[in-house]
Amino acid sequence: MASAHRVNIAEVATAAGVSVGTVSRVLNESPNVREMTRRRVTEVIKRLNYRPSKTAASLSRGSSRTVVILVPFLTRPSVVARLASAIRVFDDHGFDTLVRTVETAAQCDRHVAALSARDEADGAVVLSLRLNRVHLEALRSSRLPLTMVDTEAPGVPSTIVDDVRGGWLATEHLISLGHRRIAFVGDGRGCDLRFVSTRRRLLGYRRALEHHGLAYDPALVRLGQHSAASAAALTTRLLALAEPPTAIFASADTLAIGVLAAADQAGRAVPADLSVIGFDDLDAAAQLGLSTIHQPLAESGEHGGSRLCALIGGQPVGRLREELPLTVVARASTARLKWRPWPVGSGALQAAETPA
Amino acid sequence: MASAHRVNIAEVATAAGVSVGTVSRVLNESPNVREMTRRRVTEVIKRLNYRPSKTAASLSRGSSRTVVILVPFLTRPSVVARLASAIRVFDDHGFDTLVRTVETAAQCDRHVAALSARDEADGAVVLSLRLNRVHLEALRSSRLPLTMVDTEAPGVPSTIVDDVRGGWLATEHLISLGHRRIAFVGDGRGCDLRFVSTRRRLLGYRRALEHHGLAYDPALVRLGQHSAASAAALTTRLLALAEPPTAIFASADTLAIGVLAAADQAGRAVPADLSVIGFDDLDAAAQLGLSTIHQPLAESGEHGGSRLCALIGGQPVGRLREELPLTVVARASTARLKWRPWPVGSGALQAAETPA
DNA sequence: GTGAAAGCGCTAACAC
DNA sequence: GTGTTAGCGCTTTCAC
Repeated sequence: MASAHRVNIAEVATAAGVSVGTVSRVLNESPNVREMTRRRVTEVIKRLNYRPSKTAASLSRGSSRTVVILVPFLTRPSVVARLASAIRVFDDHGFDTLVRTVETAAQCDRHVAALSARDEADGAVVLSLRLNRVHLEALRSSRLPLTMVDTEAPGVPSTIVDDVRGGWLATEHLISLGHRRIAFVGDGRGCDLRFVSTRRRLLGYRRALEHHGLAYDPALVRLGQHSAASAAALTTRLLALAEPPTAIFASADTLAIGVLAAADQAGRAVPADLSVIGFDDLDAAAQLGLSTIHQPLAESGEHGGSRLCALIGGQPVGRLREELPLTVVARASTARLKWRPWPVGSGALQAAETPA
Repeated sequence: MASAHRVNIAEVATAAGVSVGTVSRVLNESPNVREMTRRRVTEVIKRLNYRPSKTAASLSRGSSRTVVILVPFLTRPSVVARLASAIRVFDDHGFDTLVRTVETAAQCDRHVAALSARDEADGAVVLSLRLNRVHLEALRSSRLPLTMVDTEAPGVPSTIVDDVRGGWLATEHLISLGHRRIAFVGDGRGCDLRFVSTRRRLLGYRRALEHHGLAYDPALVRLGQHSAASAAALTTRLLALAEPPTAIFASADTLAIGVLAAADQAGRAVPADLSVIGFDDLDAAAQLGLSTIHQPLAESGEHGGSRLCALIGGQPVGRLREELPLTVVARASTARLKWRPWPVGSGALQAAETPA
């Protein structure tokens, strides 16, 4: 019946006996259209099954009402939580969201290059991805409105948390419970993307140890993939050490789940034999009774999103560097250190004396 | 230095001493450009900081190389897994992905209407969202290339699993272990979206019970939100029943986590006192030793994505209704029923006799 | 309140 | 291999 022909605004205008201008006004809900005219046009639109072209409108208008979000591949719940809330904000503001996921450094280069070298959207947010100087310079010179979430760059409105402080808080929590041999289980190994939060949390861990005069023992620091399975494997090895840790700080709740599983398998009761603290405070953490560092994930995405909208609209975005708070959530997976039941050697409770 | 003026292809052409056609050819990597010319143009592009407009190209070309994915708000790991793999496929095929998330029925209406009434993309995939007749009719008449994942509609290429069979498999697994009093914990309550998988899994559960001559006891079926916390609350009440279940089928792993937590809190050992089986086989399930029904999440997203690409390219998409396999994964959370330690009443092991 | 017409910035067909 | 040019389908002045 209907041909493959796409009907355009001109045909609608003709069929309705008005000009394209009027049809456009109807489309855009301009008040300057007589009610009767509007009705007539609307009817023709329906009858002809007319579908206005977003592309043509964008070109003519000079803006696409579309933004890009650049994120790591969606394997981390924390990334997803931020992304989801950002998308919601954009939708509320009438923006469409182009999601570009990045798995490798090469892909990151490609996407950042495209973002910089082409006019594809009204703005972009970079989420949980650490960009290098080349990326940043390219983006800067493109003058594309840009905000960042869970990552930062000079001159770019960024919404972050202090991961170093988070690492410090987690470690401090364990130390305050009497733990001295505290291990760190993180991700970032075998991944060529520049995730950086883990390294910053590790730094906070080191600083807290230092602050309390505890030695930093590289044997207690294990990095793997970002998966519970990987964390479990690392933990199994940690628990098999001659002098195993009495507490483990996992750099993410996802990893902490693996730590808990491995502890269970190794016959270590949590928190009686082993204290475990995570990071993020995912829903699952509460269910598992996992102590963790809470960070406002959804909020960060919202901020990044609404700040980009402001930027695009030429409105003030507030502080360039916006820091959201972190808090310790003590649940059932951390407890005061009992005298260690394992290797009752010379080093008990005196980890500070082990060789650095 | 540079003015706010957007430089366009004509200015590049002039500056490079060539025509716009040639610049376009360089932009689109046409082979029909002398190497020297290409170099010169590229250089001018760089110098003028020229950013070709995706919108203009799309309009002129007649296609945007962009697709839309319509998904429920990203709270379910299963949805995210499917989405992520679909995005990857689109990226591989040179398509940009517009992600539109839906939280309420009204939002679903709005997004489907936009998809149908406007020309916004080259195609779309509807993911884990049950559409009604109005939606479907609108989409059909829009002639937008469309595929579906984890949901289906007549005439639309759909990639699904048989959730009824999944429910059956899970229940059957528990029955085969000797369980007779089997509860169902699901989501879908207080949610105006038409999720349907839970209801279909519940149907499979009923059928399996029936098949084995076991009575369906509404008191053992509890629906709440899609969160571990909700499932935990429901489970707590189930375990407080005069005749509590000896096994629970949770309609998703996320819920099963809550079930496990509640069981733990109630002092019920899993699987000694209570068997638990989930659905999806998320990463966490393996870590928690959770028995579950495995479904190929990433694969479903890939199929939906590549089938849409095929559809857009005018290639064959294969079977309209594509069903992916489900398998039982028996882990540590399900075990053979011991004689029930609780209310040693008349109904023990004879749940079939309780009033329907 | 409506019409006419000038772009928006590109691609692709055609000519040379 | 390169130039010319006609659209692509809208929005938006500017008249009236």
